[in-house]
Amino acid sequence: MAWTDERVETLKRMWGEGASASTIAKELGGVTRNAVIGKVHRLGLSNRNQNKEEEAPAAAAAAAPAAPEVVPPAPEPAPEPEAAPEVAAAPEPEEEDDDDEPRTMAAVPHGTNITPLRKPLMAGQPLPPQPSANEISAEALAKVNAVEKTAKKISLMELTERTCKWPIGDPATEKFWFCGLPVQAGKPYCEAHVSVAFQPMSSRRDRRR
DNA sequence: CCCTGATTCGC
DNA sequence: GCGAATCAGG
Repeated sequence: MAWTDERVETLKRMWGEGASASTIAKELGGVTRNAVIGKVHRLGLSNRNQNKEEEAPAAAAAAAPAAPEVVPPAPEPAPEPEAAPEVAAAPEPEEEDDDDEPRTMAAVPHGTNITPLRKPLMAGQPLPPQPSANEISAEALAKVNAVEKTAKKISLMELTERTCKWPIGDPATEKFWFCGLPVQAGKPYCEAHVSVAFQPMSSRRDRRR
């Protein structure tokens, strides 16, 4: 398989969207993730963290590089499905998964029936992949609902390092189990639950006080 | 063991 | 330029 213009374009787009090399490789077909990674490097878009130059820290240290953080317009008042916040039974095996990146846990309890968000479905309009919303996407929630139906419903004892540890149901009742689907990377949850459990990046910066 | 990207180096 | 093999990490 050759890197045609079209394929390169797909590669660029997906990589820009944050897709992993293996995912892109599967999408393209005929190439391995190594090929994708190699191409990514050759294209010079390895990571978006390209330090232009190593500057001496002594010079203009005070030159604060104004964060190019484009504040996404968040007109939605964050429909927070409130529910039993007292269940603090965080399933934590003996594994200490220390995350370095500052992520924030979403305030979405498990097992709660998610309030269906408004989904402006426009017929015939394949909404383009627009990564904007910093709140939990309706798709993610819908996915979780679907996942929890098809979850493996494993017990606490059946949890392993690569089973989703997302609790479903009420721990105080018999109707309680864990998702059990295969986890993604080093995360404690499957992909669907990861997308709900973690906020992608900057959520809100209310540091005004 | 599963996955991730990064790098090397023969082709 | 390409990508398998390898490396380094979660």
